[in-house]
Amino acid sequence: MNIVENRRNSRNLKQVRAFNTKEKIIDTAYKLFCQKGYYKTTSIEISKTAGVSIGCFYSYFKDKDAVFFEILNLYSKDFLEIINEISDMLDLYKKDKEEWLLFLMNKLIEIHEKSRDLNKELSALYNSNSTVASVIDEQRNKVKQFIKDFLTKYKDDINVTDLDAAAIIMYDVINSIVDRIVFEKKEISSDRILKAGIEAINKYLYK
Amino acid sequence: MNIVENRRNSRNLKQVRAFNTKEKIIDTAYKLFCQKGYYKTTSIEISKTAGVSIGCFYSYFKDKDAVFFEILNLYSKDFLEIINEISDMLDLYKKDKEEWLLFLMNKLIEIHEKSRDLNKELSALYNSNSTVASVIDEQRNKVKQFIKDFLTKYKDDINVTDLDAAAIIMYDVINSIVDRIVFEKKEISSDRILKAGIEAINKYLYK
DNA sequence: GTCTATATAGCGATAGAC
DNA sequence: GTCTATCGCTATATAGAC
Repeated sequence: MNIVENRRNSRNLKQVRAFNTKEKIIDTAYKLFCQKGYYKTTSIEISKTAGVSIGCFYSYFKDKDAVFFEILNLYSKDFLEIINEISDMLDLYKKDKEEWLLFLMNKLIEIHEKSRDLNKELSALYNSNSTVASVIDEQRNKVKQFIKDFLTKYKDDINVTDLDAAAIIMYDVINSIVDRIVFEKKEISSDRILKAGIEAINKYLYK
Repeated sequence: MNIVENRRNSRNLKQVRAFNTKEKIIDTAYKLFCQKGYYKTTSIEISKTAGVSIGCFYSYFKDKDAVFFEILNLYSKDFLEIINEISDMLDLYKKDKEEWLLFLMNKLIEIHEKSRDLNKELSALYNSNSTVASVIDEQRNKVKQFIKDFLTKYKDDINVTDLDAAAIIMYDVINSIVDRIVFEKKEISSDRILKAGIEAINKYLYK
């Protein structure tokens, strides 16, 4: 499908130009879902803001959910593709483990920053919507898998007894640091948090 | 107020017996909010499930928000009080730092477990409701403050340069471990996660 | 393809009887 | 204090004209 193709290549939902009506609706819905959340965004408001009628809206989408899931789908494709790219690039850094960690975290921050508001809304919907949950879980598992691969590959250098538990701890540390930098109002600078996080992981794995 | 008194002493919203109509409504609303989330729970459903009429519901509460905030208030009081108790008990453990950490984490897990489902719903509402956000923030800040106090008190034993960043990292590690144990389906046992987490924090602070 | 008008239904909230 | 009946509103979704 052409729309998907365009978006996929553009790598950023926000910056896609709306060429046709359906795109215009998707882009508008995306913005509104991010701003106000799913429940507080109505189909009429999406239509009005997109500059089309409610009838027009429903000729493109079966219901409100349909728009949301189309957005979710575009976002998910985007995320997983970028993660795969990182995967390849990471080999370049594997010699310098500290650099490897910094690269991984910065990339994750970058991805989340790009769809910051959608991500917020998705975590709000995580518990009540199984489709959203499975999309998020897929992303999490991708990242978890990297970390596990990394630990397994270098297990001889690593000084922890429980490798599976270590992978989880490492994932959680990385995740909470990324979340903190992307979503929280900073009490201290991102650099200091990143540095401290990397120090913590390094000591944990190698000391 | 008597109802609040009862609940406060009981230490568990879920186990409070509904003596009168208002309590019955609050208990029912609590269960439904936890099960289905705030948006999907209607005032009619609360009334019906509680075995009272919709008119009766509105004679006790101004609107749907009012029940929710009353529940939020009871929950918040409960949480902060327990945290204060932990604060006092922690001094007993301060000599053995590993024991101190384990005690803190187990207590946090215990509190969250008690209001597990409400907690889930609260984090879903965190971004869209400022009252919810401030309640959660207050709890987080309480815990953060403990950690900061701990680090400051023992700063001579601790081998990190950036104490503020360390407090944040430590908070995040503790938090993500607690969340994982309370909310996620366990891939590996809680004990292993706890042990690995404590190992990570210990190495980070003292190595 | 896009519009206006409207059907439908559910929810929050109130009025007034008992 | 509690009930039934219902109002008013808003949201989703459809029908049918252009």
